[in-house]
Amino acid sequence: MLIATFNINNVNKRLENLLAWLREAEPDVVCLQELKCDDRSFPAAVLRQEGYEAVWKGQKSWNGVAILARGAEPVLTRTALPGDPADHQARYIEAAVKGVLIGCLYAPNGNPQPGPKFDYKLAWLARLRRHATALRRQDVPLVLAGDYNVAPTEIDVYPTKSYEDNALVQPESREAFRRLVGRSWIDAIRVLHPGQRIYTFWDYRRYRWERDAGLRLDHLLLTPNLGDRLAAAGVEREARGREGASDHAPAWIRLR
DNA sequence: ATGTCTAAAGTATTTAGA
Repeated sequence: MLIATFNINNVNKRLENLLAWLREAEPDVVCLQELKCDDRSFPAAVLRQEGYEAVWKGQKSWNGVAILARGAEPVLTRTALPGDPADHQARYIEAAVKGVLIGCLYAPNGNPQPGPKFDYKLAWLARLRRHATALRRQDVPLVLAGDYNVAPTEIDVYPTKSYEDNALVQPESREAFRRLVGRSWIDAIRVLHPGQRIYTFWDYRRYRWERDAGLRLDHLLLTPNLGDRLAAAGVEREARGREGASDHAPAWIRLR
C-alpha cells in the first residue's frame, strides 16, 4: 500500500503535473495540500477518470487539503482540526482508507516571526499534538501525512545561514514537532534513512532547486502499530524538476 | 549565492502570501 503526501501548490494550476505523477507512481492514497481552490472547483471528476475517489476541504485562494484513494472511497471522519471553533482555515482532513486512518494536514508557515502568524503556527501544532494523542489512544492504525512546515533538525536543511530567521527552523517550531512525535510516533522517512540529507521543498527563489538548496518539511508520521508494516519510504524528487512544478516534491511510504 | 510565482483586486499594475 503506497501512501504519499504532496503539497501541490494549486491543484487546478498544476493538474497536469499531478496526473503525470499519479500515472507513474500509482499511489494508493494521496494527501494533497495547498489546493488553493474552493470546494466547487476541486477537480473531482478528472481525478475519478484517473481512478481516484476523493474527499476535500477547499478554501478560496489559500490552503485546502484533500485525500485521494485509488479504487476506493475514502470514509470521511473530519474536515477540521478540533480545539478552535474560530479557526476556519482549511488545513486538516481525515478519512479511513482500507483499514488505515489517514490524517492529511497543512500546518501554518508562520512567517514572519516573531508575530501573530508565528503564534498561530505554534498554537496549531499544539492542537495537532492533542488531536494526535487522542487518536493514538484509540489504537487504530494511523498515518499523519502532510506539510508540517517544520524542518525538524539541522540535517533537514541544506547547509546555509539564510534560513536562520525563518519560522520553519526556529527552536520553538522544532520543539513543537519534537513534542508531537514524542516517543511513540514514527517519522517514517527519518527512521528508514537515519543521518541522510533528504529534502521535500525547494524555494522558487535563488535557484534553490538547481543548487539542491532544500528543506525537509513534508513528513509521514505513523502510529507504533504500523511499525512492522513499514517497508520503504522516500521522496519523488523528479516531480520537482518538471516544468510548472510545485515547490514541493511528493513524499511517500510503502506499507506491507 | 543570484529575490519567484501566483491570484486577487479591478481592469494595469500592485500587493500579499508562501
